[in-house]
Amino acid sequence: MMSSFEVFFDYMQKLSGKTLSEDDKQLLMTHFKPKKLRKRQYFLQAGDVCKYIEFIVKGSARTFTVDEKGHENILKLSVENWWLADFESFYLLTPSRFHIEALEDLEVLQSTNAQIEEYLKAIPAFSAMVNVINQNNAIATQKRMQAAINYTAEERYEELMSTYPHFLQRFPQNMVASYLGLSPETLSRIRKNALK
Amino acid sequence: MMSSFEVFFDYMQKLSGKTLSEDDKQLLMTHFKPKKLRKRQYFLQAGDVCKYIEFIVKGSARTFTVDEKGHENILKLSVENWWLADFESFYLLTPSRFHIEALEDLEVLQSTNAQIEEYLKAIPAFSAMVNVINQNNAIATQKRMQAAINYTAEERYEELMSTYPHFLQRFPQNMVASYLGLSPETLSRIRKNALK
DNA sequence: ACCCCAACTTGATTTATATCAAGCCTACTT
DNA sequence: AAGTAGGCTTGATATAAATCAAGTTGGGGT
Repeated sequence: MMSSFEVFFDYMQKLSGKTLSEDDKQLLMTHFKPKKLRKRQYFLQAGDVCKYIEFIVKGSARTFTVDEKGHENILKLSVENWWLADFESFYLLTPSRFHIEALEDLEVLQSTNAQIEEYLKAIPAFSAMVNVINQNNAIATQKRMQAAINYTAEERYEELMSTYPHFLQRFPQNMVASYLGLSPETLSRIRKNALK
Repeated sequence: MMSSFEVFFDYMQKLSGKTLSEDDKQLLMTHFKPKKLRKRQYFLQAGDVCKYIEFIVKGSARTFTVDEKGHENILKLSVENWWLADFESFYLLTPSRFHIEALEDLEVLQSTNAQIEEYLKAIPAFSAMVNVINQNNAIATQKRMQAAINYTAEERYEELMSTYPHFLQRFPQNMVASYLGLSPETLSRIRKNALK
């Protein structure tokens, strides 16, 4: 069984293609705080400033809004080896419009913006990792953006099935529907049709 | 009248909060190539690999796909001080699914991925600039993503009016409609209603 | 073991938006 | 100056997806 930090170091070295020295690791361990959350616990409430960013070691979470009608809209579903934050609030220190909630028991490593800045300067593997993440992000959001604007419900579903097939096993169908911007009924019908 | 490079240096220093040395400037000028394109000219054709990234000094462009029915879907409208590329193709060197076309006469500074990597290492202001861009990007795409999934046509229009009000003066209405993921007729009707 | 709630399905109806179609205006082209 | 094409509007109709409304199922808590 790997510790949270072992998982994190492993991830960082693989993604960045660089090695972490013992000093690097010590530095990371002094400021990244391991946290555990139970299913249903909230990381962030709408209205609060998102002061922390978390690396997910184990478990999953959702980022969502609640509109005037009490409708929940899921913007993001996050799993292992992803980063968790409302970036708008995190970078600008404005009150968040989002809630972030654990969907499964969650183990994370938590840091602050100021500490991230320090790591960027001090640890080459860290800043290389961030560059790769930003690249991946640019690619992924460009794709999802196009899907959201131009694709039909069915095409968005197919796209999700090919990109993150495990999402549908792992999360309740109504949450996946919300993530796709669909009503639960519509997703149910699409899946029924897709069985052929 | 500022030269392309003056505009670029100015932008980079403002955004990064750092100063460019004369050496930095020389280095940037040796590898960023000034290019001019006339209205309607293509930067990138779907099927080609996007080998270059461009900083827009003057003018505008659109990034779009053409679907089976010959329908054009605009993913991005880009103006001065923005960067232009299909990032998926640019980073992964895969054939692009997009066309990129000048909407107005265009002046850009062009570079390659390999040179960008060099600049990131060699020029502190450059890498600080990229960090700020990535932050802004994360914020903007998070917003636009939520709008695309959760908002009605009218709300998306209002959002655009408050974020980029000049888009509607600058671009033909049918292109703005496509950018919003709407038919030209729907946008026309929304605007009519919004006049009250 | 039972109950109960939450998740999912299925059908009927409504609503938002696309599509089809026609006409109008304005700016180029010749 | 007339002709024409592209962009915009407006109206009628079609369609995708939401909403409303039951009914079914399955798993967790007591």
